[in-house]
Amino acid sequence: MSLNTKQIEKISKALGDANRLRILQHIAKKGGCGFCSEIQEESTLAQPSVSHHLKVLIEAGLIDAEKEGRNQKYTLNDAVLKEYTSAVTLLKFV
Amino acid sequence: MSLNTKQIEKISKALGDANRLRILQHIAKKGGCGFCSEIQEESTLAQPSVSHHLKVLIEAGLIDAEKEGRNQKYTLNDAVLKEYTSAVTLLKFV
DNA sequence: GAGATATATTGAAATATTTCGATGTGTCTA
DNA sequence: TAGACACATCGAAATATTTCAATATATCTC
Repeated sequence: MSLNTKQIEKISKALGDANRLRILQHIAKKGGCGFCSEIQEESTLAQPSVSHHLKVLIEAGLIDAEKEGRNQKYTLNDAVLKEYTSAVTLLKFV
Repeated sequence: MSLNTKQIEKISKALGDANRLRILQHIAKKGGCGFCSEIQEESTLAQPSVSHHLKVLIEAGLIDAEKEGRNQKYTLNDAVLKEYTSAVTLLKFV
């Protein structure tokens, strides 16, 4: 499964924000899996803003969300990230 | 020389537009080096818009500009592109 | 030097994104 | 089941980006 231009654009946009980069870094540091509450603690943003950024990352396919009771668990989607970087490196997509 | 968060953000933003992705692809296809007039021909955008997108790519460091008479030559900056993709793959930057 | 050509800049309108307070929804605990 | 907790959604304001017509600048040709 390879990414098309629209998807590359969407992922790039998702990566084009310092808050979202920090969120991804946090999840990566936690071994590819983090909780919403942790992310909010590390952030200076209000709760709805964090929620918005997480949604952008989900819609780009960079993270997956899973419910655990009343908490939300986020998992890094390594496959998408790798496909993105290799497509961008070669600038090969349609 | 490794990229910091601000630079990753800027490069991601530059990549977050289908027109600019097409421009980069065009330059890559031409062996890493393309002219403004070619880029305009391939594009449906007006001339100032193309000029704007090229500027965004230059400011992100993804391409370099060089004057050749009254034409403008753009060269892909492979080093920056590679640093970007490897930083993003590992999510390692400060 | 005058006119043509290639590209950049300016300024303004249209559109998209970011942010947050208020509020909604689902889940847990007592 | 009532209240607390975690998170999502809505709606609006602030800000940023995209786009283009008009215009400026630099270079080439005659």
